[in-house]
Amino acid sequence: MLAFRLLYDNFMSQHFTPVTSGARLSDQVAKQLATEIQQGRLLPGDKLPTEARLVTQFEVSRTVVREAVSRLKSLGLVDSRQGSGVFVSQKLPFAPLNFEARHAASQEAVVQMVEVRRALEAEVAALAAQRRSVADIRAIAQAVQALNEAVQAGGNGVAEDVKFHRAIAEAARNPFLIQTLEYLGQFLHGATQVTRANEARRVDFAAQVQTEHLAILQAVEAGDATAARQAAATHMGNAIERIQSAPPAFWQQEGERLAQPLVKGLLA
Amino acid sequence: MLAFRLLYDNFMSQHFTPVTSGARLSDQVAKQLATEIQQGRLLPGDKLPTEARLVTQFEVSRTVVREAVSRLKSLGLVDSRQGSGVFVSQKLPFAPLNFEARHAASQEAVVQMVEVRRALEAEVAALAAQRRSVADIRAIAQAVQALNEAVQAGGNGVAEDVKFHRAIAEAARNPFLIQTLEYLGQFLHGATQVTRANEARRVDFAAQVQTEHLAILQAVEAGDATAARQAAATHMGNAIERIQSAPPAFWQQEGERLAQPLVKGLLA
DNA sequence: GTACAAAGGATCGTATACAAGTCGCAAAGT
DNA sequence: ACTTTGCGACTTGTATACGATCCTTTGTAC
Repeated sequence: MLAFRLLYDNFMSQHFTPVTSGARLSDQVAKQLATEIQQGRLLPGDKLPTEARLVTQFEVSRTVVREAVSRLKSLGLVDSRQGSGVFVSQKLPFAPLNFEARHAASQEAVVQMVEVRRALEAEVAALAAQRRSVADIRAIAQAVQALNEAVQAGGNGVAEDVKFHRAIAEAARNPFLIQTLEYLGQFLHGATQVTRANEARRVDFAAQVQTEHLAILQAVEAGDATAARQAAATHMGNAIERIQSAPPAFWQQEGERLAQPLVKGLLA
Repeated sequence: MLAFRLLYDNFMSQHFTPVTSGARLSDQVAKQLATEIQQGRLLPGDKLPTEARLVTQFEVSRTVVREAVSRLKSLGLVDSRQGSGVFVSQKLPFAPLNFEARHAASQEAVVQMVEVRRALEAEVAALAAQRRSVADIRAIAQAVQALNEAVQAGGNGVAEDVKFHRAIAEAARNPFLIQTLEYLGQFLHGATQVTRANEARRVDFAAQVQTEHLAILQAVEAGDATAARQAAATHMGNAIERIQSAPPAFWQQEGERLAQPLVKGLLA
């Protein structure tokens, strides 16, 4: 029996490198197991080798195996049932969208992300024009008013600006558009502060922004989807120009702030 | 010394509930620690309590603590240094975008996601018209040709359709737009097969799609950003109508296939 | 054939020990 | 007075053994 076990183990572990020293052992084990699943060598519903088997195959301790499996669980790749075993998830998760935050601080990256936002804001405005309710109009108008007052009072109006765009997004009745815009907002949060600080120094900029916001509001209120899409796209296009006209020192100085984290929802 | 330790532990653990039975212990510990970080009670660079301390505070074994911390490490929330301790990451990760796959199978959700795609495809087409190179034009035209031939040969043309849109996205020179479109593609992959299967049954649909593709190509080639944006938006808008005109049985029947996984890049 | 009990095997949780890396501090040396 | 060295305490990384709990299978009795 022992001989059979050794033979079988050797067969099963033919593609498992018994881990090298250097990196964390649990990292290596987790990575190899994840690769097995991604490559399709382990299909949904399949049972992973038992902890004891993995211990002998990888030649590591049970602690290491448990940590590795625990990470696969947190990624949703596997499900473990006490008394039964660990199984590849029936519904494997989709690879989440995750922009590389390292590159997110450059002005070029910010402009590119605002281009993404222009696409979404235009769509959102068009849909809002088609679907807005009376309450939506009131909320949007209120946000415009609040932003106006904030600027008058000398504030930067970042919070009010966010609220304005959120009100329009709500009116579009599309949760995926909202989620994608909020995701982008994480990266652009720092940039928004920089640009609005830049705008605050120039009266003409502030007035221009206010005009653009009003144009969006009016088009949404009128139910003119085409005009709303155009107004929102113009607004974002002008934002790109205003960003590019900001002094480069502004960006180097505040560059580190741009990658401000807004961690939430990482754990279900 | 023991008295002091007990006092200090009690002070530090005032907001840690010593875990309930029922759910996995490591899940609860990981969640509580993650909450500490998200709420800002533990700032980047801060040192987490030692494993021994966490053991006494949560009243669990060290294995549980290690599994919880291991998961925080895999999420990028903390970094551990042997001999020193566990520290909150200096650069906290952004919450990734992760549509709930459960809702992705309904026709309503598909339509909403195509609305997102309409926004992105319109932007991509406009930017492609501004930035396309000769090689880009050639690649796009080639994709149109390939799709035409595939349809003639009786295929569904899914692969060629994907290639066509990818070629345009490449010409837009915006990696974030590309990534977001690819993310959406995961969800819409199944839906694309359904809709193209539906289109294949109606000759008028296939011809219409071909005409729409040609319109996009011509606008991009001419460098007319406005026309390209309009053509792409129209193409996606018509796609929405074609989806909605598909027999409901089509959706119930193929509904389960829509959540096909494309796992990759989950582990760095 | 069905019901039920027992046995075996699996994960989950605990406890302990040792290895390896880090840091502070005091003693020794210059 | 300053630097260096070495020791010791502390912390994470790894290994191992053991019990609890749950699931599956097997075997047995009816």
